[in-house]
Amino acid sequence: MTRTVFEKPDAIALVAEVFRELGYEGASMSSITARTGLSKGSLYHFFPGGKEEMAAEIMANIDTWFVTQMFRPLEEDEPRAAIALMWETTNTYFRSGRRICLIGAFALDETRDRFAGAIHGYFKRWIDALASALMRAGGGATEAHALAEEAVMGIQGALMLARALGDDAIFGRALGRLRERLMEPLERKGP
Amino acid sequence: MTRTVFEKPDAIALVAEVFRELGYEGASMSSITARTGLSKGSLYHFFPGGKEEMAAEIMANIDTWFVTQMFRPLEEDEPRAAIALMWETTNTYFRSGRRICLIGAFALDETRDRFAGAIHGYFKRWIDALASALMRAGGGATEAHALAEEAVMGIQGALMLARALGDDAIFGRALGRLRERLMEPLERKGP
DNA sequence: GCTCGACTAGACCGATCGGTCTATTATAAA
DNA sequence: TTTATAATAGACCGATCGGTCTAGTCGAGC
Repeated sequence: MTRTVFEKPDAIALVAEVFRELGYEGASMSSITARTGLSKGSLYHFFPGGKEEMAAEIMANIDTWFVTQMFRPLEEDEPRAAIALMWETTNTYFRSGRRICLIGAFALDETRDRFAGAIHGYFKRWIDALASALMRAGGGATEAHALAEEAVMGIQGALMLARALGDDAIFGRALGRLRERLMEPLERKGP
Repeated sequence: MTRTVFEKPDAIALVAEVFRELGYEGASMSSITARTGLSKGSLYHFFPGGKEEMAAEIMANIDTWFVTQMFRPLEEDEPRAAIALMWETTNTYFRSGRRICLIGAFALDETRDRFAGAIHGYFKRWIDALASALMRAGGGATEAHALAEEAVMGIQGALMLARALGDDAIFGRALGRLRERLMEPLERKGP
């Protein structure tokens, strides 16, 4: 019998993809073992807490990825460059709309109650980080927060609609419009 | 033993609420019987096809509701009035963001594959109906379609974020902004 | 080479799953 | 009143669920 050895980060990424496809309730242990190639033994070795621990670690993993790749730049770097990076990162991470936002999906069903803190924290930080960049780029606090909220909402809506319509082009189109909406007020304050 | 008699429309509405709360996979037969008060016998009497038929009928039910209350007005009535009605209907139906869009939620997990046609049809008709109204109100075809897409996406994103953040005010705020975005181009063409 | 702990494979467990079936009750037609 | 049927309650079924456990396989350190 061949024996494949996995590293935990690989396990997290593999299981994450299954949750993304099937949802938390839809992803059964047998479907996880089948799709990832990890045996139950391995899964419960890495995640003694079972499905719930898998989901928690996956969300934490996604969160830290976004923090380093997107939120911290928005909070600390040159704002216009960070915002430009955000649009690129968003398009790449979500594979032009073919990949959904797992945290957003979790927010919509009962899974939300289980992970309410993590879900809330992720979206709040995204919005606050973007608002911070907008303010440093010269916007008022109220307008910046509204624009940030609008952008994050738009991204989530675009992901859902891209999947609902099975349309590959819609996500890119939406990101373009959202970028314009976001930059419009900044253009008025000068380049 | 007391015996409660249900009508099928009531059954549809009750089961719909369970799917809305727990998702398709998360809603087990036992949770459905517990939350609706309908016994398995009743459920399989109304829906011989089981869970899948329940979901299909619920989606069809939602679809026809939106068609009569929102899509047909957008397609046939005076466009500005129909659009104004759309915003009100949206806010009422989704209970100011406290209620999610079941069809949107289905779009995000594997349930989508099962009901791809219904999901696609619902969102396509919403966008097309709104675009039609915008065109009859004096917009160009391309711009109207883009604006309609943007509005529907925004509504879906707002619903997700309202739930993710557990924020009661965010949905109303978002609808207000979306309404402005939609009307802005029309204002330029005169009232 | 030996040992030990990290890791894996998959048989196995009680609980719960979606779904079926029987018994029974209410209702409406005759 | 009788009868037929629509509807309900819930016991019951095999399959699958999430999770446990045993029997290993490996590589690192001695």
